[in-house]
Amino acid sequence: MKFTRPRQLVWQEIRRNPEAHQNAADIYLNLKKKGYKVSLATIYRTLNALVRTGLVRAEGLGEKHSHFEPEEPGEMHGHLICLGCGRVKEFDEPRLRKEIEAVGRRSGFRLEKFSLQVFGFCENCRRSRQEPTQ
Amino acid sequence: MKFTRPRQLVWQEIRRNPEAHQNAADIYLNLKKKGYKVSLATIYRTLNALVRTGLVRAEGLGEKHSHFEPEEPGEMHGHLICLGCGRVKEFDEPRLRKEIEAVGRRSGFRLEKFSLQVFGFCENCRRSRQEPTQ
DNA sequence: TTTAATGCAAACATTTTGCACCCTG
DNA sequence: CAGGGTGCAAAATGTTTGCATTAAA
Repeated sequence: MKFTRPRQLVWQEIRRNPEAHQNAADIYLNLKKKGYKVSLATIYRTLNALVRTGLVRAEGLGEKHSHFEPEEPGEMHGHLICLGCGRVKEFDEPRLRKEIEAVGRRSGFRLEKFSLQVFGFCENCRRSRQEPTQ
Repeated sequence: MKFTRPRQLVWQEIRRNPEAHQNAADIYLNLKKKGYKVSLATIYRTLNALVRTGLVRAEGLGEKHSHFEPEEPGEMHGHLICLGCGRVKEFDEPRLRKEIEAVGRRSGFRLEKFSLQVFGFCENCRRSRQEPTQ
């Protein structure tokens, strides 16, 4: 695998702000904004390669496109997604992770990875909807 | 909302075998096989309506299309997905559910729903790959 | 220099939509 | 019979691919 300029750029862009959960179009536009023109095709091909080599994770967050984040080895987090403002917050609950690993074990699965999306309304959005703070 | 023939058919088809996790095309083809011709457009419109009214859940299972299952009120299960044979198994771990609810609470979220996909290799597929049984 | 990577445009896969017509309530 | 539902075909969206060209190693 050649470490070409476009690949550097995509990789940098994903690491720049891991919590941004950028999709392919975001990456394309952000690079363009900085003056780098990398074609969408190359971005998709690079993302697939990075996912295949385990450097990047693709996540579905309730939309029809994928979002990408750096893969942190040994780390596994879930995503809290606000249905009001769309903001995504990561969380890691080791107890939860253990519980999920146990589910896999109990079912005879060799667990490879998991993906957890929690949808709801964040504090801000609940306030603006005049909901009582719980 | 009118309870028309096409809607009955889609709804029946989803309830017929909830564990099949059918996608729109599956439903289309299964109805066709039984002699009912309902257009894909109507199937999509019906699915959206059923999801909106809370009778049906749309689930992403690692493919680019959605899968549909009846929504069981008060019940929340995760999906074990085999990367070898593609089979999907449901599981419900009340402890896990509680844990996830706690995550939402701790983050100030009013939790609406969650979605958990666990990917791995099932017992069968591990055997055929000559993996030792754990 | 050889081999793999790129850009472009076309192809794909999935889902949505505009519109004329039809059926249910 | 009125208003929503349907089928069809076209559009929208997100992603992949074929092919001629370019650039890394």
